[in-house]
Amino acid sequence: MLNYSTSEENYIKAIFHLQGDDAMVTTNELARELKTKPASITDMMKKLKTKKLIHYQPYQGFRLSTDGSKVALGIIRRHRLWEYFLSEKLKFNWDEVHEVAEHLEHVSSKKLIDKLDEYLGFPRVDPHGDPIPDINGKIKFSPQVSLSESALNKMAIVCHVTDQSSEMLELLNHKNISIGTRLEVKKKFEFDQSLEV
Amino acid sequence: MLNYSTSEENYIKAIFHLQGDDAMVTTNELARELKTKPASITDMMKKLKTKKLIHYQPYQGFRLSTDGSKVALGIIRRHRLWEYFLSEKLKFNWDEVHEVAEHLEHVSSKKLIDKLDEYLGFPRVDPHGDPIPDINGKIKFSPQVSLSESALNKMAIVCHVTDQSSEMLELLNHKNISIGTRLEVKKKFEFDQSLEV
DNA sequence: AAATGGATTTAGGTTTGTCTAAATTTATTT
DNA sequence: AAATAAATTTAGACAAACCTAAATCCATTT
Repeated sequence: MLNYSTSEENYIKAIFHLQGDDAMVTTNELARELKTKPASITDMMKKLKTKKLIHYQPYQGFRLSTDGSKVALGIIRRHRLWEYFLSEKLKFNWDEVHEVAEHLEHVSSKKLIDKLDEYLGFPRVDPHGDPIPDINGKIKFSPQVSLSESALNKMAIVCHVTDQSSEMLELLNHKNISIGTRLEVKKKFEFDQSLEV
Repeated sequence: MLNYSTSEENYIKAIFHLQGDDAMVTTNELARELKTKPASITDMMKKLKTKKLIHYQPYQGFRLSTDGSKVALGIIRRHRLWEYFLSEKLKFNWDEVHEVAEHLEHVSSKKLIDKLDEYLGFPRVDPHGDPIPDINGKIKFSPQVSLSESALNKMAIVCHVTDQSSEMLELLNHKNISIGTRLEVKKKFEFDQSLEV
């Protein structure tokens, strides 16, 4: 497995997160996500194309190739294992792990990550409830229901938090809601989509 | 505390290791150490001088300033804590930790390192027996005698290995010599400086 | 079908960290 | 003290990753 620069890895990861099951990712979308200018995206897309990590036709958008997806899953595996380590072992707050993991994820020693995985006991999900790819890049999904779609007055266990803005994470922290918390949707307010739980 | 690039950090660390208590470090020495060309050294020395991390007069060599030494001790603290972690927790072989730590040391979150330190139980020395600077950058030295200067037939405990080439580390591994091993110098061969222990 | 406007790419510039080759300084040797 | 050799610095180039501003493409709208 070849090594990629921190920059390349950040682009690959961002494409992975933006591309759904079918949609193309556009230059502007990616520029917004990475807080760079569209021209920088085009430069990097040319490079990633020559490395066969993406499919890309000028003006048409892009998607990760099979190779690109493998690389992305490797990065995500590293990121989430470090998040788990920071949270579980170093007792970082739930809402602080992401930023540090952003840096640790680029240390790309396979042996390091596989031994870390073993040390942590092969965790399935990170502190946000996101699944951690295994040593072969396989992800195990478990069925999830979004809280706003959950039936009224039915118990549910929080297993995932989508919005990772520090505002949201702080709010949840304040309300003592974390992965594993049992909740029940009491009331839905249509006018602002807020919920009482 | 400001942040420095990986490159800057590697230069600072190398100067720290090369400068003894009094001697100046020369351009060629540093180039050899970092496997770069002398011209690159001069470029970086100019930059580190404007950042007040080194004392430097063209053609006269350089030394770390007080600020530079603080930065160096911070990097060394990170490096050695990671080495300890890799060896103690992830069960890396003694001779494999250095390379991975070279990368981890550049992740410069103070909170990360201080929490790691706490998690590890505030270790005093890394797997090579080198002292780990504490949270304030202070190093505790313990008195040491080099094996070749040790008296004949006197018991000694290995607490430090100076030569960190992979050849030497593999040799020691093979002979089952590591930090904490009790040794006795049986015989000294003058013709090639080798020892029977 | 032409025109408009937004998205995208191209062209050319900047910074960081490297290099080679040439110039310069310092140290040594006669 | 002059000559030479070695170390060091300067000058100029290059790649990576970014930028701004100017073209270009494409999807509409009229």
